[in-house]
Amino acid sequence: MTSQPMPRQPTMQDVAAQAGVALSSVSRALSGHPDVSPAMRKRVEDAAAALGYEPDLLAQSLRRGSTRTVGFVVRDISNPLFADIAKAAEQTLRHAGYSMLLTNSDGSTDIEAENVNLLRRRRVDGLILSSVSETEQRTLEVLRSTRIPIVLLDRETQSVAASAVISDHYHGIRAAVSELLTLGHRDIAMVSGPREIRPTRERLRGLVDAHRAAGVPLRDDLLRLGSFAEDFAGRHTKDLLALARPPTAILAGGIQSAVGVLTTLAERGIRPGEDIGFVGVDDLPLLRLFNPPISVVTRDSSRIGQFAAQLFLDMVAGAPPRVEVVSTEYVARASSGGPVGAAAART
DNA sequence: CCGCAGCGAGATACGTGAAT
DNA sequence: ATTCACGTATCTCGCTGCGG
Repeated sequence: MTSQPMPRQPTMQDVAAQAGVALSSVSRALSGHPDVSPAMRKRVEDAAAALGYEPDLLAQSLRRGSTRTVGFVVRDISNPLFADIAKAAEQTLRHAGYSMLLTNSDGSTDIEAENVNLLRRRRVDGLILSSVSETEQRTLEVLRSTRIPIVLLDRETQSVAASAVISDHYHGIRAAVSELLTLGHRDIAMVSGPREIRPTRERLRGLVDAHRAAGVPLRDDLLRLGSFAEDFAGRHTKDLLALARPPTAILAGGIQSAVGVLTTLAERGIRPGEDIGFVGVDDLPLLRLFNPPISVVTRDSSRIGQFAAQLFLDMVAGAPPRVEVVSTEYVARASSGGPVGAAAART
């Protein structure tokens, strides 16, 4: 049996030999350099086509010192919001000639620090980061040690020179809570992520200010801030419902939080909008199946992804870091009501 | 243990011959 | 004399593997 040698991928050298021209001419002809005659360009292109030549991206990266790759570090890949953001960012980056590498931190600062470092070592040209924490030193150290453009999603850190896409959580939540208060709710719970990150701080600020503006005292024991995880939300919803004076409305600050709260309510046969007021943060297609329909504080996730990619591209082009703000909108539906609302409406 | 060649693409300095 | 379109030679990147 005669073993055929593995056919090697054609290189620039092969194209040059095939076309009978110099290596540098192949390089110029294929990379759009102006000093190339139409005849030479055609000759090189024909040779490349005949050989099925494709540039070696690894070698290109080696030579250019750039991989045309952007790392996207996601806190939780199972969150549909991030799917939308990543999709939009990838589209924008792809049009600009970049590929995106996606990693999932699973809510762990350890994994996140590892992922960020791995992407750095892979020589990505930039990082888009939805960080687990704003204070995790190991991640911050890696970010500080790299010179590539960094775009943070909904995070603020003075210690890192980065661009950021932030969402105006404050106004959306404030509008939602104001309406709950107007409907007669006095015991409003909020289940959301840890206070160490900006979205939670802003949501809390909106909640506090809405209470202050309405002259209604805020019940601290109804604030359940610690994790965006579904089981955290579920556990605390059970706990809230068991209180001597349970909440009349629950605000779920995050998609997974909403799933956790709604699942627990469903298990107890408690209907949002009829037995208890409910507002979700960030929309989820399945929420539309609820009856009465679920109120939400929404934001344009595609815009967030586009902004993130654009901020990276601008920094690559030499622009200084800057911040883009995406607005949130309270979409009032029937689930904001509940028994308190009905009672208040009757008086 | 150290130095060095080699991998592939591409940038660049510099040379050449022809056209303008 | 200058410009164009090409060629040659050399260097670079980060890392591996070899020989001394």
